[in-house]
Amino acid sequence: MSTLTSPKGGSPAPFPMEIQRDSDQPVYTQLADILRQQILAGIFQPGQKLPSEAMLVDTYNVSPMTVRRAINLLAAQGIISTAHGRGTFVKEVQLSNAAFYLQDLKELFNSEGTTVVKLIEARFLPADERVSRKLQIKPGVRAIYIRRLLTVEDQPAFYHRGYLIYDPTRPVVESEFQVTDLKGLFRGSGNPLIKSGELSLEATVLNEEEAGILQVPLHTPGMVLEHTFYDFRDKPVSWGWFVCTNQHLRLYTRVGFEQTYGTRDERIR
Amino acid sequence: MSTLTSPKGGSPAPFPMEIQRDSDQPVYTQLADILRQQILAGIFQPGQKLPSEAMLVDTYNVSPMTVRRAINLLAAQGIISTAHGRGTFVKEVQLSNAAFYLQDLKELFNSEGTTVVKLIEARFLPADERVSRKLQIKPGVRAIYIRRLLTVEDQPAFYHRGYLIYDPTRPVVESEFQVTDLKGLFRGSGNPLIKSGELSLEATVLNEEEAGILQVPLHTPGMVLEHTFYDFRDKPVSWGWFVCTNQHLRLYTRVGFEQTYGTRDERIR
DNA sequence: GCCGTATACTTCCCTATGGTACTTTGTATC
DNA sequence: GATACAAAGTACCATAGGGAAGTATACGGC
Repeated sequence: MSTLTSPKGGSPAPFPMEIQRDSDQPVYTQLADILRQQILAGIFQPGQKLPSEAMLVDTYNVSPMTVRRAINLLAAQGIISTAHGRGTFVKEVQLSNAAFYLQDLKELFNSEGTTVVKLIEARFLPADERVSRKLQIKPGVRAIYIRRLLTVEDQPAFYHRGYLIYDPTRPVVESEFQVTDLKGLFRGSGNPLIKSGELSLEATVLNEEEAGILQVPLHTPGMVLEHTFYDFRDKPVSWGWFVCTNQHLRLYTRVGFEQTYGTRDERIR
Repeated sequence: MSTLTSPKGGSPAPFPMEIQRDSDQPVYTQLADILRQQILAGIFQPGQKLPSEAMLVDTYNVSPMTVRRAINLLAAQGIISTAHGRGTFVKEVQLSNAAFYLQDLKELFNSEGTTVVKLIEARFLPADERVSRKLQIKPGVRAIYIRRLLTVEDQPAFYHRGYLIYDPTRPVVESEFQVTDLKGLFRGSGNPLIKSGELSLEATVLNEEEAGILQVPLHTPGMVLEHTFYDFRDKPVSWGWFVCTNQHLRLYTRVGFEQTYGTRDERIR
């Protein structure tokens, strides 16, 4: 019956405030959009209670299940929170639930052609105490030590060093070192499937070697991204770290209520 | 009928492989757990196709809607992906969908007593070019400049500098500077509700002032967390940045298939 | 005035069913 | 042999309804 936009049509972003049954967008996302929009507009403010599900069922003439899906979607997006038996409430913005995504790296590797992985060095190396601990192999057992330089448009961007598990029962294929995709970077010999991985990110100052390879001044501030990957038997397959300057890795994110979300459930974040 | 664990009961973590109707855990999370467990065990490997939804309905004797919820849950967790008309598939581990959470900061602020916010300085300051741009006010307009030190167990941890919008129509209350909680940190005078914020994180090297306040050597590597917050009219209310050493801020995360997840939908991550 | 109980309201779960739209595959036609 | 069409299989959507369990509120008895 009513929309937020003026009937004259002078508004820049017309937003329907009722369910459109002939739309190709699902009803539950439409409802979620409507509620989000109302929160955005300040109609429902943080801490306040939203209409009950039964109420929403009545006002929008949809089934309870559809309302639930919309509520769940918004809850998963961190916009609202539900309390069993009490009601649904608008969440307050919290700095702590901010998250930084490594999407930059993905874009880096997806841009075909511009990003090149150059192999600097690859050789067998008996595991010292540190490597044996990280890769869970006995000290002295041979591992593959590998150094790579990732360049973006011929500019050095990431310096990667790592140790890969060497499987003596399988021959090391030349192509294993010539990987240009992300997933291949972390597999040892035998190319096991990776089940999980641990990552940590901390600040650093580039030492002489790193600064030389990345062609930046000594003591340039940078980040170290350390990684350990495990196969499906939970055995480590690789351990290593990327070094880069913040010219190529600056993490960026947003918190709070966003305007644009995907229509699909998975599009959380 | 059958479980993954041996009937003798020697397994350390018995995991039921069928739906238990008398359990307090919802059916759809049980089903999701079962499927995740099978993926974890390598029964369904990355790239492979999962049984169709109709098939799961038959084998587990649950309704299609319940299967859908389980599938959606796993998809939201990034474990599987669905393709309309083709099927659902186990996803490969991708480094790019790793996310670093600022949970550390949250725990920092939740630990009452141990974390103290000390006010170093607070005064009015006419906006220069940079501040006027960030806060979207005219140059020369007075803003509140504020410097704070966050200590953890009497040790300096975070050095915060920022500019807050000053609302001349409202008096500045003394208590606004004495805030010790996170949300209060970023509000200007008039305490508007915050709708959204932008954050960025990059590496730095501590300068003389920062190193002195945080009591670390000069040129210590550190992180800068810059933030801008907006109110419900999308006007900036604050802009500032935290500086800290990686002793207090080391981001850590995991990628891939995890064992433990919360039972609730919201527990994505 | 205080405590236990009943009641209403709330979120949350699951079922059963029907339908839509996309994708692959098999089949008949040309 | 290639193309058009039909059919099967698939993920998705929405409905209507019944029920369980938590929470606040009103009411009675003491």
